[in-house]
Amino acid sequence: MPRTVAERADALPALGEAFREHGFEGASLARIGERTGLGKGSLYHFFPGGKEEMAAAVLAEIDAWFEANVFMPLREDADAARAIARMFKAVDDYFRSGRRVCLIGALALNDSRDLFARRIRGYFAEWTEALADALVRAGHNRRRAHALAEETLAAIQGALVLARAMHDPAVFQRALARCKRRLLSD
Amino acid sequence: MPRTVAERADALPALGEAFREHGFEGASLARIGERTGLGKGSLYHFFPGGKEEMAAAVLAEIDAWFEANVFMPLREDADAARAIARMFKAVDDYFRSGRRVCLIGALALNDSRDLFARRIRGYFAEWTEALADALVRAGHNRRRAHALAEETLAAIQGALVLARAMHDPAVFQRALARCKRRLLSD
DNA sequence: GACGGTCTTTACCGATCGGTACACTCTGGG
DNA sequence: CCCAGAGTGTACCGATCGGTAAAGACCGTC
Repeated sequence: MPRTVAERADALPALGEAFREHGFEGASLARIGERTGLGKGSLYHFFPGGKEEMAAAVLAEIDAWFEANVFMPLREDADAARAIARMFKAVDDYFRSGRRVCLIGALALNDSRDLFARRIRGYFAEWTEALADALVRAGHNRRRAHALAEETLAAIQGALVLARAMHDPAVFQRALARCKRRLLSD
Repeated sequence: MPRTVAERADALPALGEAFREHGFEGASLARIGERTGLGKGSLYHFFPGGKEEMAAAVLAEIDAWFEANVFMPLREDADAARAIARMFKAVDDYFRSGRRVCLIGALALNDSRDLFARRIRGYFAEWTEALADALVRAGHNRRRAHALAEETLAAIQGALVLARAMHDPAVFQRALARCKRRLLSD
């Protein structure tokens, strides 16, 4: 039979959407197969570890994306304000202006939290640290920078929940604007 | 055989915890049976509609609790500041200072969101409206009151996600303190 | 002390679950 | 041209899924 995907990485986006929509337990292999267009044979060829390896691969990809597009700039850009502005832009893009949900946040809430606990915690810890670093370079003391970073991350995650609950992406956009103003205006 | 529960309402707390831990799809009847101490027969006697009716009953109970302990005081207490302070106390109690997750928020994120969409949206909409009402009575204009209410709810939901992800309830407590200060200090 | 309604237990149903096995089709390299 | 290995479709496994049926145990009432 002809190959349709060829690279395991090509399946990750569809895989991610499947887990986003149904959660880890709710994403059955049948649904995953539909979403990705891959049969069980192919899925288990690329991910011999089964669903758990699929989810782990998706989480790793998300982690890498944020590392490259968000955390690294926050830590290393000489212009801290620019790095923070870029973070908001990247976040708005990634979450499709509030129409997309945070898979890592969703996994943190229910079931599978223990399976991926380390990665989930690492993601948020790294983000908090990186943003706090930038805020220190922007002139805040460490204590205040850390509080602001934590507040910002919570506001983003909460806005994603609310936007989804209300079926209103504007909730997310307003929240992003508020956070941006708070971090960049003083 | 002797009755162990007698009232369907007696099973709701355990039912709620089961859904909180595993989500709607992840909470199998076997796990629900363990948690509640009820066999399938009893469960289907109390909830002929199956899992969906169980979850709906839990959501209704949560709704009623917030209506009585949070929304109503926010709308009707003559002392708006006192009502808001009570809201934070009630929220801290309800979410066990960050050790418990918001079932409604968790359901909003994945799978079953469509099944309970109306109730989920209603819960957050009512909360936002009630808090905005209190803020208006506390001296803010409607526009600002609504923005503050939305920001506060998002901060609470996001803090629950973060606290769970980091395994650190203190994240939630710090967020509550920040919100309280922001709403009550001016 | 028989009775009717309220629970509970138990056995069972078809469907689907995650996962395995294997034969098969391709493709690129020699 | 052939062959090894990558990728795929299909059939199948035991376990578990949500849900049903019915018989039995308990209770208050008369």
